[in-house]
Amino acid sequence: MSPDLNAMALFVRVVEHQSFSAASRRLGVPISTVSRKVAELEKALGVRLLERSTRKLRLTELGQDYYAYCRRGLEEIETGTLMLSERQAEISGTLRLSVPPGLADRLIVPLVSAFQAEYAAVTVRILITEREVDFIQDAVDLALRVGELKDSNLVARPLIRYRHILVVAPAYLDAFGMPEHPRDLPTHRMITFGGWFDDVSLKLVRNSSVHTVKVEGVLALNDYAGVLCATEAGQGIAEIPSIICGEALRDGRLVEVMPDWRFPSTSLSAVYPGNRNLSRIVRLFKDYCVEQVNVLSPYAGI
Amino acid sequence: MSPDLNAMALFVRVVEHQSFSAASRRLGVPISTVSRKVAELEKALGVRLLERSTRKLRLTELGQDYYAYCRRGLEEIETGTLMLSERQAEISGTLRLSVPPGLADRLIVPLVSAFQAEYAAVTVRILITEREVDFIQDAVDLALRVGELKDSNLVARPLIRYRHILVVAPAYLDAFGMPEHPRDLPTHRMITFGGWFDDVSLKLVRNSSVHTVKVEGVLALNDYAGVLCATEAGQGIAEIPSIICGEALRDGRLVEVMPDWRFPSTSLSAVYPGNRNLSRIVRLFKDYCVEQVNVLSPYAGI
DNA sequence: AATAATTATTCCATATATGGGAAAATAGAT
DNA sequence: ATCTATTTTCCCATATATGGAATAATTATT
Repeated sequence: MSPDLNAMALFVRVVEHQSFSAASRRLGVPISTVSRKVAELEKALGVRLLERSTRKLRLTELGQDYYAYCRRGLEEIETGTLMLSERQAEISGTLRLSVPPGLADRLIVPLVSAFQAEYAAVTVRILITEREVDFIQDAVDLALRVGELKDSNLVARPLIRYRHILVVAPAYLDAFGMPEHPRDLPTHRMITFGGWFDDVSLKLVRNSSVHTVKVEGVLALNDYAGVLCATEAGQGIAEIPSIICGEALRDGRLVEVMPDWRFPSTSLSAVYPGNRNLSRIVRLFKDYCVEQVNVLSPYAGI
Repeated sequence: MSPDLNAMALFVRVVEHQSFSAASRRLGVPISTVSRKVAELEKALGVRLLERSTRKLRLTELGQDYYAYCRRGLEEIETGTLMLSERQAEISGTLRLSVPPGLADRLIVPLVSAFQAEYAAVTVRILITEREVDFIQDAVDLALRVGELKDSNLVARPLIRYRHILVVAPAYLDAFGMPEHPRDLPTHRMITFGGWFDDVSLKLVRNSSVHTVKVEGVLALNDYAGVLCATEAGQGIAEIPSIICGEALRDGRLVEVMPDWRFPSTSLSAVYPGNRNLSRIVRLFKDYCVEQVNVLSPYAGI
């Protein structure tokens, strides 16, 4: 059986202090514990490491050599422990974020840039993926996720609530007219997000009336930036999150289609694998998101 | 408080095995203990070292760096532990003996030479001193001592019993005649051992009659080799241990004075600081002395 | 020389840690 | 769909460690 490493550490301290009592006082460990631990270490190793009496202490020949090895080993371990606390204190390292497509350039990049302005030693890596990432396999510190959390091992901190909006370019309306009911939408040209394998369903609510309609996009891609661009070009009607299209609506480049029919609101959350022993920069960024996200995204809440 | 080094060692093993379960099986430690210990280490350090779920394990960024320090530290300590057991096995190192004056060349050197012929890797250092050495302060492994042991913390293993003998050269007797009683001795030329500050007392016994006589040496020194040499040269009568003068008696260079008056016998012992965790070479040499000393010194028992 | 202070060891009542098993949830293999 | 393996957490009887006191020895002080 390997000897007790804590006992070995006490042995090293006793040698450094040249005294059981001095080591005991310095470490805040009872003298009886120090004495017993060192004696147990000698027994486990089958070697007398120290010759001692009251007031006198001397390493044996083998004890001298063993002490040299142990001191170097402990120094390495202590350097590692110190490195950890310094790294925790200095707010540096790499933050690894997972972000759904379409959010990075309009929301996340400004947020991260502001964060890094405040914490210059932090590196940020962003994985844009539509997948629900695996925090272990994909090595993700924190994910921004739309919608409700399904994984019970993870913690979700809501950042903003917003809704999607049906939008269109004015020129399209001049040519094809405004739809008057959700059931009219399949007869219109639709630009959809996703739609790789299946058609997209739109679920709209007016008062307490719910209407779900399936549409086939003439253009479908999983990037809201591309969806926005095509919609502004008048190529069709699209469902776009308010935090992405809010500026185009404000500037008149897009108008809302059937404003009294609305999508259910959803949320954007910061998701991470529990609060316990969370890395300092992850904790800081999480809290930063909570504080800053409404400031940086005025189109939440439309 | 410093983190638990044994817990840190478990952490390193878990990383090496890439599995709590594999580490648990390999180390013979319950899986619940491994899990708890690593969690406690993370709490003590305030850092998540590992991201993990069932079937997946990954070091965090800080965990990776900490692991590297700890692995090097543990390797150093393990090398030291292995060094100890190898050194115990290989019978090498330095044996440090303390020997009273006058014994080294006639008894100890042959004994040590024979021991080193058998154990070639052992170095022996001999301190010839009349003092009762301090095992700690003087860094002595084993002492050869004449007489009874006074220090209760030490262990004495008797080697031989012998007595001192009053001896003289025949030429001296031709010139001055043989003393007939111990009280005659002060009128003779005496060569004494020691006698630096005080005169020397001789205590002689015949049957149950005890006579103590104080003599002043015309020559006094604390080296039996010198005492023997001067006595053989006819310069006086001397008290010399049988193990030193036995050969000169056998060869007729010296004769015994008043053979029916005798000194009390005394003993030569190997003295060492207890049997617990005694260095291998000290233990071996002690046992070797017990076995060999009568063979190498036929004049014990005269 | 006597006394006081300090040191290291040992013992034991008490405190704490551990081992082992079970349960629950997750994930990969069959 | 089921089985197997992994990790975490909890529980508790048991084992072990601990802290304080007593003891003996040594050195410093008076």
